[in-house]
Amino acid sequence: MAEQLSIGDLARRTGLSVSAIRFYEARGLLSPIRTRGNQRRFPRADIRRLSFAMIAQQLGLSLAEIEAELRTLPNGRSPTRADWAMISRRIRGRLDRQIRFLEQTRDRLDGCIGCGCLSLDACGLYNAADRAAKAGAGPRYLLGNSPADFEDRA
Amino acid sequence: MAEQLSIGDLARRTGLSVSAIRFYEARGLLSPIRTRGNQRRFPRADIRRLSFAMIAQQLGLSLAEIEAELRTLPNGRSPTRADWAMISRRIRGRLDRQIRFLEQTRDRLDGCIGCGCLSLDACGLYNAADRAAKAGAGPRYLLGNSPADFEDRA
DNA sequence: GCTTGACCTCAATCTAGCTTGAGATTGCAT
DNA sequence: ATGCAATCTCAAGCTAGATTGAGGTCAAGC
Repeated sequence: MAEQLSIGDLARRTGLSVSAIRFYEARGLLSPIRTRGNQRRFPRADIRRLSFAMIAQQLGLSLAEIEAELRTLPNGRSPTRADWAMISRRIRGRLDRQIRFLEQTRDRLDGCIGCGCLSLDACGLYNAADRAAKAGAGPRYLLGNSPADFEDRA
Repeated sequence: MAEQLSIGDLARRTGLSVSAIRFYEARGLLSPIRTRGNQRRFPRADIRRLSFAMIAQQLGLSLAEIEAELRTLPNGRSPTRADWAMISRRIRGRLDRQIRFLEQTRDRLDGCIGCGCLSLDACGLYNAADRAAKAGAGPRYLLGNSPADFEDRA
């Protein structure tokens, strides 16, 4: 198996589309070198960078945030287990906060099922919804997921 | 306080912007009547519809899904507690699945912090990332990997 | 040496969820 | 009656995260 991967190889290995990989490169997630004929060549470690990106996306990180995480990886050498573990730990913190928030929302919702209110003034869910009002323009994936994400999984 | 609310009133009561409310109307979440001068007038029950929409959005429902839920509400009369409770119960189910999914992901991540792998085939997080392969438009490839791909290379 | 497929760039397009702006009208208070 | 804020419609713009297409090049097999 070759030292370096072509973009098609990388696409097959990660399940991403070629266009998505080019897009990610443009966003700074990857920095492949070029052949004399101008074709991209990726180090094998980039498979892992992309795996991380795919997982992180599901947890609600934007590409900009993912790029920031990946930037913490060492520059010259391939990342070690310890390098990746540091990133994983940060992700775990985020995951915990997300779970706590959802549990809170669930408990409030239970209260609301009793009263059937969903009233902005009386209902505990109000505070939850209030957060949405503060989010800026664009799609509000506050939880970081598209609707179908949790459908019959888990 | 008036029977019917102007769009500005509704915006103040919900924390939404006027433009967002108009947008939601266009998407079928609300159906205000009009004054002789063509201004919108909303029943007070619409405050609750919007509260629901805001909460549901945070839980990852798209506007189309929210519209579908709201469509289950009675047509002629204002919704009762029981009507809302039915919707809330469905939402709760989704919330539960979402929490379970995140907890699973967290547990897998804990395993990964130990090994530092984030490897697409060895890692339990793989299944999580697999979802990403199915999302979105365009051609996606199936994931298929060989273990050798992920060895640490200095 | 030709053909084919993978690759290249760049610009345009798409979905979701809104916001912003232009230009016109309404409605409440003085 | 007038003034001014609120409202109206409609079109265009924005962000995120990509995909799609046009037009062109590279590299390997026969």
